[in-house]
Amino acid sequence: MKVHKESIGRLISILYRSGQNHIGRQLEPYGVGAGQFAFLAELFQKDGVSQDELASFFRCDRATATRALQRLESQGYVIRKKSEEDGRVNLVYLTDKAHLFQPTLYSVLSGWTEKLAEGFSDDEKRLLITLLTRLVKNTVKTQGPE
Amino acid sequence: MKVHKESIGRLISILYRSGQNHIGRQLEPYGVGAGQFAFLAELFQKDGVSQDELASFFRCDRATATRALQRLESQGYVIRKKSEEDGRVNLVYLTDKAHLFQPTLYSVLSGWTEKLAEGFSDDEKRLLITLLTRLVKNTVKTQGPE
DNA sequence: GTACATTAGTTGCGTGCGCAACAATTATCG
DNA sequence: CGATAATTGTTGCGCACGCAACTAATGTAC
Repeated sequence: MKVHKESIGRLISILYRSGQNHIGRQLEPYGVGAGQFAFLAELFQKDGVSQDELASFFRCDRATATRALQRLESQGYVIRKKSEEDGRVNLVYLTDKAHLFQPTLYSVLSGWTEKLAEGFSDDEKRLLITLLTRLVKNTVKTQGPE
Repeated sequence: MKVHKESIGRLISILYRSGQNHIGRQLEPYGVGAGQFAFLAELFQKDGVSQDELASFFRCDRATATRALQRLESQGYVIRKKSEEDGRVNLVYLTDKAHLFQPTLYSVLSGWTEKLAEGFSDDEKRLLITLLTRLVKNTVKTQGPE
């Protein structure tokens, strides 16, 4: 029952916080904070989804999604409009400002990713993503009755 | 210049937040929050270090370490005493309460790690840690003059 | 149809965390 | 030695984020 050597938790936390800080600083001049850039980036893949879908995708609380999207809306990057089929749902749409901002956003994000994965072969990158994906799957399981 | 497919950032953020929340909830009854357990766990490896060493180890701000250790002290798990060789330094020591708590803490932490790494062979675990360590090293570099 | 449960979203609250500014101590340089 | 720089720790501030409690809308059961 060895607990130590090098801790996955410590490595993960360093990677998370350094990414949030680095990207947040780069995007701050544009009014996009560390809590928002991921939502904005994802919207370029699936414009017009509900807040709940975004929260599920990022496995975060709906409250977190609400606030991130409120802020993105106040900064003019998205518009939230109530769905006509289901009055509970807010659909989120990118604005023109967001589309103009896309190259900047993507360049900052891929800049960070490239820095992170410097010295990684394509195979190693794929392998890393495979392993991380398996970890994430394990966090979801064990919802069994208790 | 593909940006997408599956994002390392998203996976990392899910792993970080789910770990913080899961462990934080387990330890809450003992007065140890998500921002403190890592410091406490590390102190079992190196009792009597300075706050600054802990902050460096976790690559966090000194302010974060200060507050985590203040809280651990207020809960009776550590004592901070000014170093006699260097009056700027606070050395952090575990209390008896902390030593009594160690089995509980380790069981919660290793429980989480085991859940995360379920289905991983020892080789895969080592590989994962190697890859994550390389990522972390890349976050530190590029401190060059600019 | 009405009553109850479920779902999407919001807000208050507490905690986690980095940055900037500051105090206290020590190191360096003349 | 004294002046200045560097280091360690602390606090104020703002943002990120989850939980609990709530509203509004929809679904289900009778």
